[in-house]
Amino acid sequence: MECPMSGYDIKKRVNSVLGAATQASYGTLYPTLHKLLAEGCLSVQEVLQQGRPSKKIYRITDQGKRELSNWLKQPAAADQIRREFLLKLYLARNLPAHDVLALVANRREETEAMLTALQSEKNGITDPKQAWVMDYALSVCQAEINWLKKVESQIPVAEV
Amino acid sequence: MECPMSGYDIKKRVNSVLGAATQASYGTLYPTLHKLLAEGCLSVQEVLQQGRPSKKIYRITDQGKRELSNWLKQPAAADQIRREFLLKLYLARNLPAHDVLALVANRREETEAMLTALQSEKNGITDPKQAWVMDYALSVCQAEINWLKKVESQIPVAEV
DNA sequence: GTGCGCATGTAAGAGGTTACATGATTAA
DNA sequence: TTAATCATGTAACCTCTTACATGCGCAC
Repeated sequence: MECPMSGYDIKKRVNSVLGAATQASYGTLYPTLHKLLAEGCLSVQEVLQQGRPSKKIYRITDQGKRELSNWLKQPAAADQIRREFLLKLYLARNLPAHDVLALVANRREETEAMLTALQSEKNGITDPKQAWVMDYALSVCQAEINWLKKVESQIPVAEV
Repeated sequence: MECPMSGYDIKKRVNSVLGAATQASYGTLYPTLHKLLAEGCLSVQEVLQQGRPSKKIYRITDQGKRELSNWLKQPAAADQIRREFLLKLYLARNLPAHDVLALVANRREETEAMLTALQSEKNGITDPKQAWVMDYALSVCQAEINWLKKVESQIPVAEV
């Protein structure tokens, strides 16, 4: 919908700005592209390049736009989520407090690094829909950092 | 780890306080319980009840605790996420602005309802690890609401 | 008397990831 | 020379959801 793209391009786009919404691997991406092409939702144009593999540029057809529009009108499915870190924290019931603290502090550092990465990535963005998605990722990231700090402060650190 | 439970109990627990971390369906839950039992990580005790189906109470064994502890020590896998709403918002490129606004406003109402539900659910909780998970869900929820309000304010509403 | 809560489970299928295969160019 | 980027694709596998099957008690 955004613009004609190859499978490779789509994966890059999804793994960068759309990372907060979903992820894509070639194992799903290419077969899906083939299927949508067979259904008439996409058209292809092969582009030969020098010094590089040729690429297949996919473009959405009018039928594709109609079906996308139909899909957009239907209510979105509930978010599907698996946060292994949260699960581990919950299950860490007989772990010594300082191990739990290490777990949480480590997660905070990772999340802070991700926040920085997202902020620098947001700089290059002008498209408003892309900016919205980035803002979403940023605010969720920031909320998690605040929560992690609060959790850290609540872990009882015993003096030996 | 928390306490001995039946599969039915685990599902309720996961679907309430652990909803922000993962979800469970019987189709995965029961076979997994059988597998862990066969591996020696769990023990069972069947409890007959009057007027109700008998239940199987599973209890973690020492071996189970050792394996859980091993798993806890390994770094958590990255969060896996599928947010269909975010995807739809991103793809809603040729939708009229007022339709986009309706989409976003509707999502905000849903999220506000979820926040209220989470808040009332948090009242009954005394276990600190449960409280942490609930706090996580609450702050992410609140962050999303703030973001949705910001997005709403950025949608250009044309006067007819 | 209808539906919900309790409580167990299975089978089919949908959906996804990982690992593999190929191969040229370019930057460290 | 080693690794990353570009670019396509398949096959095996794992995992999870959905739908079904069963059946009692209780509240509306």
